[in-house]
Amino acid sequence: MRLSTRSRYGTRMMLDLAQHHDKGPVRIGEIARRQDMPVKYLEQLIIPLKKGNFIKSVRGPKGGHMLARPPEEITVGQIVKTLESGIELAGCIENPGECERSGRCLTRGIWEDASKAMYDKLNSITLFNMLEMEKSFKMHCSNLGE
Amino acid sequence: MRLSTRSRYGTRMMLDLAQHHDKGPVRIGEIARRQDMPVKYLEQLIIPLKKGNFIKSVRGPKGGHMLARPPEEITVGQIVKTLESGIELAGCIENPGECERSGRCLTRGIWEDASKAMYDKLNSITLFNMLEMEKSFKMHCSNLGE
DNA sequence: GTTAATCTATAGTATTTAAGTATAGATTAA
DNA sequence: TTAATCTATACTTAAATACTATAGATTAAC
Repeated sequence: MRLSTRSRYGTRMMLDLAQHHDKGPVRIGEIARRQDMPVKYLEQLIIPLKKGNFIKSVRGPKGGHMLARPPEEITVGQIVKTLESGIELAGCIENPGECERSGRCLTRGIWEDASKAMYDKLNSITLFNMLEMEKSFKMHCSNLGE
Repeated sequence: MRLSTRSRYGTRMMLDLAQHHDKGPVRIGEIARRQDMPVKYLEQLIIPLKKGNFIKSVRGPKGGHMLARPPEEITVGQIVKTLESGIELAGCIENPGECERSGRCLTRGIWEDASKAMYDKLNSITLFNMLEMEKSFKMHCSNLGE
């Protein structure tokens, strides 16, 4: 039960954009280098994130990408939901028709509840929250002399 | 982010065993027929569930399988944890060494928290709870004249 | 003590999905 | 006009999942 690399790379890319929010467009190549993720793969992830209005882009030289909304208005849950192919723990949650048992299946309700618990947690965390976490992490390390 | 069929079939098998708890050994073929799941696949799932002391078996004719503990002492979380290959949302939660970033990775903590939220939910549900849900579901249907 | 019904163990295959790569094209600042 | 960037789509490879097959061990019933 792993998240796909799409979600994980996508979240790291969005966090990178948040770290450079309001500093002009960021080239995809920079993000890829900083985060050690393949350029071509990130290019694919950007498409749905643009459709979902999380990223806006500028073409041509000096172009790049930016958050389409402030970091406090974007949650990790939204990013994962956008990039993950199926967002629930079982296919029958999204498409009850795919299993004729779904109307009377006890386990189905369990997977639904567990999916919800996970997404509630992910939706409670914004990119802004993560920037704050980063700040306090760095402060902690400097206190330790690291 | 789907659960594997292992977890889903395994949970349905355990629920079937709970429904026949204290009525002697249940043949794997019966479960497979009732639940419409392949015999050979279930045979594989039984092995780790026996190791985890959730199932005990009797060999030979008239043999079969039973819950090794009462339904109120077995949670869905335990079943899923036993059958799922990797139980966390990211590999780096179980093996921090697999990624050199793990010590300073902000997203890693997020996946850890979300995994926990999901497992807390799954661990809060016992097979006994599910038998109760079944009872009230049936009562509801008979009230509707179904 | 033979038989047949059951579980046990391991190995093999086939399908699907995920991850990553390649190519060609569109846009635009300089 | 050029070169730097994003955009779109198609392809390839690798890994995991789901399932199947074969051979063997155990034991109740006769």
